[in-house]
Amino acid sequence: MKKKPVKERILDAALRLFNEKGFHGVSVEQIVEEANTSKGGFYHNFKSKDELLYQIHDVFITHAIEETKEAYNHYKTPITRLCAILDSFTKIFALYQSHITVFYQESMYLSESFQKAINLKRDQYRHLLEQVIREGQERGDFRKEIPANIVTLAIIGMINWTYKWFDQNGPLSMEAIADIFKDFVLHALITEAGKQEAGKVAKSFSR
Amino acid sequence: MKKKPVKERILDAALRLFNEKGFHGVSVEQIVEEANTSKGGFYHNFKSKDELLYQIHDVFITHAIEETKEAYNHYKTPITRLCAILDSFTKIFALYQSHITVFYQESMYLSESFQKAINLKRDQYRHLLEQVIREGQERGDFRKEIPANIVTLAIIGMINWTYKWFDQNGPLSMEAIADIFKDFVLHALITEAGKQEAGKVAKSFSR
DNA sequence: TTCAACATACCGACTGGTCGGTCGGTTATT
DNA sequence: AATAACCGACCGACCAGTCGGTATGTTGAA
Repeated sequence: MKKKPVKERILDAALRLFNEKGFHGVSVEQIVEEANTSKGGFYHNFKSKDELLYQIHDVFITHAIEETKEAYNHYKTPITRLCAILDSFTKIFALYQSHITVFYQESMYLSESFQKAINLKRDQYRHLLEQVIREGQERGDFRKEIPANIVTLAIIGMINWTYKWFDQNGPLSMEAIADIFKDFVLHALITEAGKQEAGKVAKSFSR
Repeated sequence: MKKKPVKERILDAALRLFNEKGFHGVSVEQIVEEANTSKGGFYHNFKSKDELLYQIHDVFITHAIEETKEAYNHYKTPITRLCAILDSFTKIFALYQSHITVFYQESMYLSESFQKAINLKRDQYRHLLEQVIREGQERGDFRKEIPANIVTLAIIGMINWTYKWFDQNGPLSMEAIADIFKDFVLHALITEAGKQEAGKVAKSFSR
Protein backbone atom coordinates (compact mmCIF):
# COMPACT_ATOMS: atom_id res chain seq x y z
CA MET A 1 0.00 0.00 0.00
CA LYS A 2 3.03 2.27 0.31
CA LYS A 3 3.76 2.17 -3.40
CA LYS A 4 3.51 5.90 -4.06
CA PRO A 5 6.62 7.25 -5.76
CA VAL A 6 9.00 9.11 -3.53
CA LYS A 7 8.61 12.42 -5.29
CA GLU A 8 4.89 12.43 -4.71
CA ARG A 9 5.31 11.43 -1.08
CA ILE A 10 7.71 14.31 -0.60
CA LEU A 11 5.33 16.79 -2.19
CA ASP A 12 2.45 15.58 -0.04
CA ALA A 13 4.46 15.67 3.15
CA ALA A 14 5.96 19.06 2.38
CA LEU A 15 2.57 20.52 1.61
CA ARG A 16 1.14 19.23 4.86
CA LEU A 17 4.06 20.51 6.89
CA PHE A 18 4.44 23.87 5.14
CA ASN A 19 0.77 24.52 5.55
CA GLU A 20 1.05 23.89 9.25
CA LYS A 21 4.38 25.44 10.18
CA GLY A 22 5.39 27.50 7.16
CA PHE A 23 8.29 27.05 4.78
CA HIS A 24 10.88 28.22 7.26
CA GLY A 25 9.35 26.30 10.12
CA VAL A 26 10.09 22.97 8.42
CA SER A 27 13.49 21.50 7.70
CA VAL A 28 14.32 19.16 4.86
CA GLU A 29 15.03 16.54 7.50
CA GLN A 30 11.48 16.74 8.80
CA ILE A 31 10.09 16.48 5.31
CA VAL A 32 12.03 13.38 4.40
CA GLU A 33 11.15 11.77 7.69
CA GLU A 34 7.44 12.45 7.16
CA ALA A 35 7.77 11.17 3.61
CA ASN A 36 9.63 8.03 4.67
CA THR A 37 12.68 8.74 2.61
CA SER A 38 16.09 10.37 3.01
CA LYS A 39 18.09 13.49 2.28
CA GLY A 40 19.50 11.69 -0.75
CA GLY A 41 16.09 10.81 -2.03
CA PHE A 42 15.06 14.40 -1.64
CA TYR A 43 17.98 15.94 -3.47
CA HIS A 44 17.72 13.33 -6.16
CA ASN A 45 14.25 14.59 -6.96
CA PHE A 46 14.64 18.29 -6.23
CA LYS A 47 17.49 20.63 -6.94
CA SER A 48 16.80 22.57 -3.75
CA LYS A 49 14.24 23.30 -1.08
CA ASP A 50 13.29 26.30 -3.20
CA GLU A 51 12.43 24.17 -6.16
CA LEU A 52 10.11 22.13 -4.03
CA LEU A 53 8.29 25.30 -3.04
CA TYR A 54 8.11 26.34 -6.65
CA GLN A 55 6.57 23.06 -7.73
CA ILE A 56 3.91 23.33 -5.06
CA HIS A 57 3.06 26.76 -6.39
CA ASP A 58 3.00 25.69 -9.96
CA VAL A 59 0.62 22.78 -9.53
CA PHE A 60 -2.08 25.04 -8.27
CA ILE A 61 -1.70 28.10 -10.45
CA THR A 62 -1.48 26.04 -13.61
CA HIS A 63 -4.67 24.29 -12.70
CA ALA A 64 -6.35 27.61 -11.94
CA ILE A 65 -5.49 29.05 -15.34
CA GLU A 66 -6.65 25.92 -17.10
CA GLU A 67 -10.01 25.95 -15.35
CA THR A 68 -10.52 29.64 -15.93
CA LYS A 69 -9.80 29.37 -19.64
CA GLU A 70 -12.26 26.54 -19.88
CA ALA A 71 -14.88 28.59 -18.07
CA TYR A 72 -14.24 31.40 -20.51
CA ASN A 73 -14.51 29.26 -23.60
CA HIS A 74 -17.54 27.36 -22.45
CA TYR A 75 -19.73 30.43 -22.05
CA LYS A 76 -20.34 33.23 -24.46
CA THR A 77 -21.65 36.28 -22.59
CA PRO A 78 -19.78 38.36 -20.03
CA ILE A 79 -22.30 37.66 -17.28
CA THR A 80 -22.24 33.90 -17.65
CA ARG A 81 -18.50 33.96 -18.05
CA LEU A 82 -18.04 35.99 -14.90
CA CYS A 83 -20.22 33.62 -12.93
CA ALA A 84 -18.43 30.60 -14.32
CA ILE A 85 -15.06 32.06 -13.46
CA LEU A 86 -16.16 32.85 -9.93
CA ASP A 87 -17.41 29.31 -9.59
CA SER A 88 -14.25 27.70 -10.87
CA PHE A 89 -12.19 30.08 -8.76
CA THR A 90 -13.86 29.16 -5.55
CA LYS A 91 -13.89 25.50 -6.41
CA ILE A 92 -10.16 25.59 -6.89
CA PHE A 93 -9.72 27.41 -3.64
CA ALA A 94 -11.58 24.78 -1.71
CA LEU A 95 -9.49 22.07 -3.32
CA TYR A 96 -6.10 23.70 -3.03
CA GLN A 97 -6.40 25.68 0.15
CA SER A 98 -3.12 24.33 1.49
CA HIS A 99 -1.29 25.07 -1.74
CA ILE A 100 -2.62 28.58 -1.70
CA THR A 101 -1.70 29.24 1.87
CA VAL A 102 1.86 28.23 1.16
CA PHE A 103 1.70 30.07 -2.14
CA TYR A 104 0.87 33.44 -0.65
CA GLN A 105 2.79 33.22 2.58
CA GLU A 106 6.08 32.10 1.15
CA SER A 107 6.38 33.06 -2.47
CA MET A 108 8.51 36.06 -1.62
CA TYR A 109 11.29 33.75 -0.52
CA LEU A 110 11.61 32.17 -3.93
CA SER A 111 14.59 33.02 -6.07
CA GLU A 112 14.25 35.70 -8.74
CA SER A 113 13.76 33.33 -11.65
CA PHE A 114 11.12 31.26 -9.90
CA GLN A 115 9.32 34.44 -8.89
CA LYS A 116 9.23 35.60 -12.46
CA ALA A 117 7.73 32.36 -13.66
CA ILE A 118 5.07 32.53 -10.96
CA ASN A 119 4.23 36.17 -11.54
CA LEU A 120 3.83 35.56 -15.23
CA LYS A 121 1.17 32.99 -14.53
CA ARG A 122 -0.54 35.17 -11.95
CA ASP A 123 -0.75 37.97 -14.50
CA GLN A 124 -2.08 35.64 -17.13
CA TYR A 125 -4.79 34.67 -14.75
CA ARG A 126 -5.66 38.24 -13.80
CA HIS A 127 -5.91 39.33 -17.41
CA LEU A 128 -8.45 36.63 -18.14
CA LEU A 129 -10.79 38.02 -15.53
CA GLU A 130 -10.10 41.60 -16.50
CA GLN A 131 -10.97 40.89 -20.09
CA VAL A 132 -14.35 39.50 -19.10
CA ILE A 133 -15.12 42.63 -17.11
CA ARG A 134 -14.02 44.80 -19.98
CA GLU A 135 -16.13 42.93 -22.51
CA GLY A 136 -19.08 43.24 -20.18
CA GLN A 137 -18.60 46.98 -19.98
CA GLU A 138 -18.37 47.32 -23.75
CA ARG A 139 -21.47 45.25 -24.21
CA GLY A 140 -23.34 47.41 -21.68
CA ASP A 141 -23.92 44.65 -19.15
CA PHE A 142 -21.53 46.09 -16.58
CA ARG A 143 -21.30 49.66 -15.36
CA LYS A 144 -18.57 51.70 -16.93
CA GLU A 145 -18.04 54.04 -13.97
CA ILE A 146 -15.60 51.71 -12.26
CA PRO A 147 -12.32 50.85 -13.96
CA ALA A 148 -12.02 47.23 -15.00
CA ASN A 149 -8.53 46.72 -13.64
CA ILE A 150 -9.45 47.83 -10.12
CA VAL A 151 -12.64 45.79 -10.14
CA THR A 152 -10.59 42.81 -11.18
CA LEU A 153 -8.21 43.27 -8.29
CA ALA A 154 -11.11 43.79 -5.90
CA ILE A 155 -12.69 40.51 -6.97
CA ILE A 156 -9.44 38.62 -6.85
CA GLY A 157 -8.74 40.01 -3.39
CA MET A 158 -12.17 39.05 -2.18
CA ILE A 159 -11.73 35.47 -3.32
CA ASN A 160 -8.08 35.05 -2.49
CA TRP A 161 -8.72 36.15 1.03
CA THR A 162 -10.92 33.15 1.61
CA TYR A 163 -7.77 31.10 2.11
CA LYS A 164 -7.40 32.93 5.41
CA TRP A 165 -10.78 32.14 6.82
CA PHE A 166 -12.52 29.37 4.90
CA ASP A 167 -13.07 26.35 7.08
CA GLN A 168 -13.62 23.05 5.27
CA ASN A 169 -15.63 21.84 8.24
CA GLY A 170 -17.45 25.11 8.76
CA PRO A 171 -21.18 25.68 8.33
CA LEU A 172 -20.88 27.06 4.79
CA SER A 173 -19.65 25.08 1.81
CA MET A 174 -17.47 26.75 -0.76
CA GLU A 175 -20.35 26.56 -3.25
CA ALA A 176 -22.57 28.48 -0.87
CA ILE A 177 -19.87 31.11 -0.51
CA ALA A 178 -19.45 31.27 -4.26
CA ASP A 179 -23.16 31.97 -4.58
CA ILE A 180 -22.89 34.84 -2.16
CA PHE A 181 -19.88 36.23 -3.96
CA LYS A 182 -21.64 36.02 -7.32
CA ASP A 183 -24.63 37.83 -5.91
CA PHE A 184 -22.38 40.46 -4.38
CA VAL A 185 -20.29 41.04 -7.48
CA LEU A 186 -23.19 41.04 -9.92
CA HIS A 187 -25.10 43.61 -7.89
CA ALA A 188 -21.98 45.74 -7.76
CA LEU A 189 -21.33 45.62 -11.48
CA ILE A 190 -24.52 45.17 -13.39
CA THR A 191 -26.42 47.85 -15.31
CA GLU A 192 -30.19 48.14 -15.68
CA ALA A 193 -29.81 46.66 -19.14
CA GLY A 194 -27.96 43.64 -17.81
CA LYS A 195 -30.53 42.84 -15.17
CA GLN A 196 -32.78 40.53 -17.15
CA GLU A 197 -29.96 38.26 -18.18
CA ALA A 198 -28.50 38.28 -14.70
CA GLY A 199 -31.83 37.21 -13.30
CA LYS A 200 -32.06 34.27 -15.67
CA VAL A 201 -28.44 33.30 -15.24
CA ALA A 202 -28.45 33.45 -11.49
CA LYS A 203 -30.80 30.51 -11.31
CA SER A 204 -28.75 28.18 -13.45
CA PHE A 205 -25.62 29.15 -11.59
CA SER A 206 -26.62 29.29 -8.00
CA ARG A 207 -28.20 25.95 -7.62
CA MET B 1 20.33 64.65 13.72
CA LYS B 2 20.79 61.02 14.68
CA LYS B 3 19.13 61.49 18.06
CA LYS B 4 16.31 59.03 17.57
CA PRO B 5 16.16 56.48 20.40
CA VAL B 6 17.62 53.09 19.61
CA LYS B 7 14.37 51.24 19.97
CA GLU B 8 12.72 53.37 17.33
CA ARG B 9 15.69 53.08 15.01
CA ILE B 10 15.52 49.31 15.35
CA LEU B 11 11.80 49.24 14.60
CA ASP B 12 12.28 51.41 11.53
CA ALA B 13 15.16 49.40 10.20
CA ALA B 14 13.45 46.10 10.87
CA LEU B 15 10.32 47.23 9.13
CA ARG B 16 12.21 48.36 6.08
CA LEU B 17 14.20 45.16 5.90
CA PHE B 18 11.34 42.77 6.68
CA ASN B 19 9.23 44.43 4.05
CA GLU B 20 11.93 43.89 1.50
CA LYS B 21 13.30 40.47 2.37
CA GLY B 22 10.81 38.98 4.82
CA PHE B 23 11.24 38.07 8.46
CA HIS B 24 13.39 35.05 7.75
CA GLY B 25 15.40 36.80 5.11
CA VAL B 26 16.80 39.26 7.63
CA SER B 27 19.10 38.48 10.52
CA VAL B 28 19.32 40.38 13.77
CA GLU B 29 22.85 41.31 12.75
CA GLN B 30 21.61 43.03 9.65
CA ILE B 31 18.95 44.88 11.60
CA VAL B 32 21.35 46.24 14.20
CA GLU B 33 23.77 47.27 11.49
CA GLU B 34 21.07 49.14 9.60
CA ALA B 35 19.93 50.73 12.86
CA ASN B 36 23.45 51.75 13.84
CA THR B 37 23.46 49.78 17.06
CA SER B 38 24.53 46.38 18.35
CA LYS B 39 23.27 42.98 19.36
CA GLY B 40 23.35 44.15 22.95
CA GLY B 41 21.30 47.22 22.16
CA PHE B 42 18.81 45.03 20.41
CA TYR B 43 18.36 42.51 23.19
CA HIS B 44 18.24 45.25 25.75
CA ASN B 45 15.13 46.59 24.03
CA PHE B 46 13.52 43.36 22.82
CA LYS B 47 13.20 40.02 24.48
CA SER B 48 13.53 38.22 21.15
CA LYS B 49 13.27 38.62 17.41
CA ASP B 50 9.71 37.38 17.80
CA GLU B 51 8.79 40.20 20.10
CA LEU B 52 10.05 42.70 17.56
CA LEU B 53 7.75 41.16 14.96
CA TYR B 54 4.88 41.30 17.41
CA GLN B 55 5.41 44.97 18.12
CA ILE B 56 5.44 45.81 14.43
CA HIS B 57 2.12 44.01 14.12
CA ASP B 58 0.65 45.69 17.09
CA VAL B 59 1.41 49.25 16.09
CA PHE B 60 -0.63 48.92 12.97
CA ILE B 61 -3.60 46.89 14.13
CA THR B 62 -4.07 49.05 17.20
CA HIS B 63 -4.14 52.13 15.03
CA ALA B 64 -6.59 50.48 12.65
CA ILE B 65 -9.02 49.67 15.43
CA GLU B 66 -8.74 53.15 16.86
CA GLU B 67 -9.49 54.78 13.51
CA THR B 68 -12.36 52.46 12.79
CA LYS B 69 -13.98 53.10 16.15
CA GLU B 70 -13.68 56.79 15.57
CA ALA B 71 -15.26 56.45 12.13
CA TYR B 72 -18.07 54.51 13.72
CA ASN B 73 -18.70 57.02 16.48
CA HIS B 74 -18.45 60.05 14.25
CA TYR B 75 -21.27 58.99 11.94
CA LYS B 76 -24.72 57.84 12.80
CA THR B 77 -26.19 55.91 9.85
CA PRO B 78 -24.99 52.58 8.47
CA ILE B 79 -24.28 54.01 5.03
CA THR B 80 -22.14 56.87 6.24
CA ARG B 81 -20.44 54.63 8.74
CA LEU B 82 -19.62 52.07 6.10
CA CYS B 83 -18.14 54.74 3.84
CA ALA B 84 -16.16 56.23 6.69
CA ILE B 85 -14.79 52.85 7.65
CA LEU B 86 -13.78 52.10 4.09
CA ASP B 87 -12.06 55.47 3.92
CA SER B 88 -10.16 55.03 7.15
CA PHE B 89 -9.31 51.49 6.16
CA THR B 90 -7.73 52.45 2.92
CA LYS B 91 -5.98 55.43 4.43
CA ILE B 92 -4.39 53.16 6.99
CA PHE B 93 -3.38 50.78 4.29
CA ALA B 94 -1.60 53.45 2.33
CA LEU B 95 0.21 54.58 5.45
CA TYR B 96 1.13 51.19 6.85
CA GLN B 97 1.64 49.13 3.73
CA SER B 98 4.97 47.82 4.97
CA HIS B 99 3.57 46.87 8.35
CA ILE B 100 0.73 45.05 6.69
CA THR B 101 2.94 43.14 4.33
CA VAL B 102 4.98 41.89 7.24
CA PHE B 103 1.81 41.40 9.25
CA TYR B 104 0.22 39.01 6.82
CA GLN B 105 3.27 37.25 5.51
CA GLU B 106 4.89 36.43 8.80
CA SER B 107 2.35 36.36 11.59
CA MET B 108 2.17 32.58 11.44
CA TYR B 109 5.71 32.39 12.75
CA LEU B 110 4.84 34.14 15.98
CA SER B 111 4.62 32.15 19.19
CA GLU B 112 1.23 30.95 20.37
CA SER B 113 0.67 33.72 22.91
CA PHE B 114 1.56 36.50 20.48
CA GLN B 115 -0.71 34.97 17.88
CA LYS B 116 -3.59 34.96 20.31
CA ALA B 117 -3.10 38.62 21.12
CA ILE B 118 -3.01 39.50 17.43
CA ASN B 119 -6.02 37.40 16.53
CA LEU B 120 -8.04 38.97 19.28
CA LYS B 121 -7.45 42.38 17.78
CA ARG B 122 -8.18 41.18 14.27
CA ASP B 123 -11.50 39.81 15.44
CA GLN B 124 -12.29 43.01 17.26
CA TYR B 125 -11.74 44.86 14.05
CA ARG B 126 -13.83 42.49 11.95
CA HIS B 127 -16.75 42.68 14.35
CA LEU B 128 -16.86 46.45 14.06
CA LEU B 129 -17.43 46.23 10.33
CA GLU B 130 -19.82 43.34 10.64
CA GLN B 131 -21.94 45.27 13.09
CA VAL B 132 -22.29 48.16 10.67
CA ILE B 133 -23.45 45.81 7.94
CA ARG B 134 -25.89 44.17 10.30
CA GLU B 135 -27.33 47.48 11.47
CA GLY B 136 -27.72 48.52 7.86
CA GLN B 137 -29.65 45.37 7.10
CA GLU B 138 -31.93 45.86 10.08
CA ARG B 139 -32.56 49.44 9.11
CA GLY B 140 -33.41 48.37 5.55
CA ASP B 141 -30.52 50.18 3.89
CA PHE B 142 -28.63 47.02 2.96
CA ARG B 143 -30.01 43.92 1.31
CA LYS B 144 -30.74 41.07 3.67
CA GLU B 145 -30.17 38.30 1.11
CA ILE B 146 -26.46 38.13 1.76
CA PRO B 147 -25.19 37.15 5.19
CA ALA B 148 -23.42 39.95 7.02
CA ASN B 149 -20.46 37.87 8.14
CA ILE B 150 -19.57 36.76 4.63
CA VAL B 151 -20.01 40.25 3.25
CA THR B 152 -17.70 41.49 5.96
CA LEU B 153 -15.04 38.99 5.00
CA ALA B 154 -15.49 39.82 1.33
CA ILE B 155 -14.92 43.50 2.00
CA ILE B 156 -11.98 42.90 4.27
CA GLY B 157 -10.45 40.62 1.68
CA MET B 158 -10.94 43.16 -1.05
CA ILE B 159 -9.19 45.86 0.95
CA ASN B 160 -6.53 43.72 2.55
CA TRP B 161 -5.48 42.45 -0.81
CA THR B 162 -4.44 45.92 -1.86
CA TYR B 163 -1.25 45.42 0.10
CA LYS B 164 -0.23 43.03 -2.65
CA TRP B 165 -0.69 45.37 -5.56
CA PHE B 166 -1.04 48.97 -4.44
CA ASP B 167 1.81 51.07 -5.75
CA GLN B 168 2.50 54.33 -3.90
CA ASN B 169 3.91 55.76 -7.10
CA GLY B 170 1.23 54.30 -9.34
CA PRO B 171 -1.32 56.27 -11.33
CA LEU B 172 -4.10 55.89 -8.73
CA SER B 173 -3.95 57.32 -5.24
CA MET B 174 -5.33 55.35 -2.35
CA GLU B 175 -8.18 57.85 -2.08
CA ALA B 176 -9.15 57.18 -5.67
CA ILE B 177 -9.13 53.47 -4.99
CA ALA B 178 -11.21 53.99 -1.86
CA ASP B 179 -13.79 55.81 -3.96
CA ILE B 180 -13.99 52.91 -6.36
CA PHE B 181 -14.32 50.45 -3.52
CA LYS B 182 -17.08 52.48 -1.90
CA ASP B 183 -18.96 52.62 -5.18
CA PHE B 184 -18.48 48.89 -5.66
CA VAL B 185 -19.55 47.90 -2.17
CA LEU B 186 -22.52 50.27 -1.97
CA HIS B 187 -23.90 49.04 -5.27
CA ALA B 188 -23.51 45.49 -4.05
CA LEU B 189 -25.26 46.06 -0.76
CA ILE B 190 -27.78 48.82 -1.04
CA THR B 191 -31.56 48.44 -1.31
CA GLU B 192 -33.94 50.62 -3.30
CA ALA B 193 -34.86 52.33 -0.04
CA GLY B 194 -31.27 53.15 0.73
CA LYS B 195 -30.56 54.71 -2.63
CA GLN B 196 -31.47 58.30 -1.88
CA GLU B 197 -29.21 58.49 1.09
CA ALA B 198 -26.41 56.78 -0.73
CA GLY B 199 -26.70 59.28 -3.54
CA LYS B 200 -26.38 62.19 -1.18
CA VAL B 201 -23.62 60.62 0.84
CA ALA B 202 -21.55 59.59 -2.13
CA LYS B 203 -20.83 63.19 -3.00
CA SER B 204 -19.50 64.14 0.40
CA PHE B 205 -17.44 61.00 0.56
CA SER B 206 -15.95 60.68 -2.85
CA ARG B 207 -14.48 64.08 -3.26
C1' DT C 1 20.51 -17.23 -21.05
C1' DT C 2 24.13 -14.86 -18.90
C1' DC C 3 26.87 -11.37 -17.34
C1' DA C 4 29.22 -7.12 -17.70
C1' DA C 5 28.59 -2.26 -18.22
C1' DC C 6 25.99 1.38 -17.30
C1' DA C 7 22.14 4.20 -15.42
C1' DT C 8 18.84 5.51 -12.19
C1' DA C 9 17.05 5.79 -7.58
C1' DC C 10 18.01 6.23 -3.11
C1' DC C 11 20.70 6.33 1.42
C1' DG C 12 22.61 8.89 5.61
C1' DA C 13 26.85 10.64 7.90
C1' DC C 14 29.00 14.80 7.50
C1' DT C 15 30.23 19.85 6.61
C1' DG C 16 30.44 24.66 6.28
C1' DG C 17 28.20 28.33 7.52
C1' DT C 18 24.54 31.03 9.70
C1' DC C 19 21.95 32.92 13.21
C1' DG C 20 19.37 33.78 17.55
C1' DG C 21 20.61 34.64 21.81
C1' DT C 22 24.09 35.36 26.01
C1' DC C 23 27.16 37.61 29.01
C1' DG C 24 30.89 40.13 30.97
C1' DG C 25 32.20 44.52 30.37
C1' DT C 26 31.90 49.75 29.18
C1' DT C 27 29.66 54.26 28.83
C1' DA C 28 26.05 57.62 29.83
C1' DT C 29 22.58 59.48 33.03
C1' DT C 30 20.56 60.73 37.36
C1' DA D 1 27.45 55.70 43.46
C1' DA D 2 24.09 53.37 41.33
C1' DT D 3 21.39 52.19 37.66
C1' DA D 4 20.06 52.01 32.94
C1' DA D 5 21.58 51.80 28.27
C1' DC D 6 24.51 49.84 25.23
C1' DC D 7 28.53 47.13 23.23
C1' DG D 8 30.45 43.07 20.60
C1' DA D 9 32.98 38.69 21.05
C1' DC D 10 31.36 34.41 21.55
C1' DC D 11 28.42 29.98 21.92
C1' DG D 12 25.63 26.23 20.73
C1' DA D 13 22.05 24.67 17.84
C1' DC D 14 20.42 24.03 13.59
C1' DC D 15 20.11 23.22 8.75
C1' DA D 16 20.59 23.27 3.51
C1' DG D 17 23.15 20.94 0.72
C1' DT D 18 27.17 17.38 -0.42
C1' DC D 19 29.21 13.18 -1.36
C1' DG D 20 30.74 8.55 -1.30
C1' DG D 21 28.32 4.76 -1.32
C1' DT D 22 24.56 0.78 -2.21
C1' DA D 23 20.80 -1.40 -4.51
C1' DT D 24 17.85 -2.06 -8.17
C1' DG D 25 16.83 -2.03 -12.75
C1' DT D 26 18.07 -1.88 -18.10
C1' DT D 27 20.61 -2.89 -22.14
C1' DG D 28 23.03 -5.56 -25.35
C1' DA D 29 26.82 -8.43 -26.83
C1' DA D 30 28.54 -13.15 -26.51
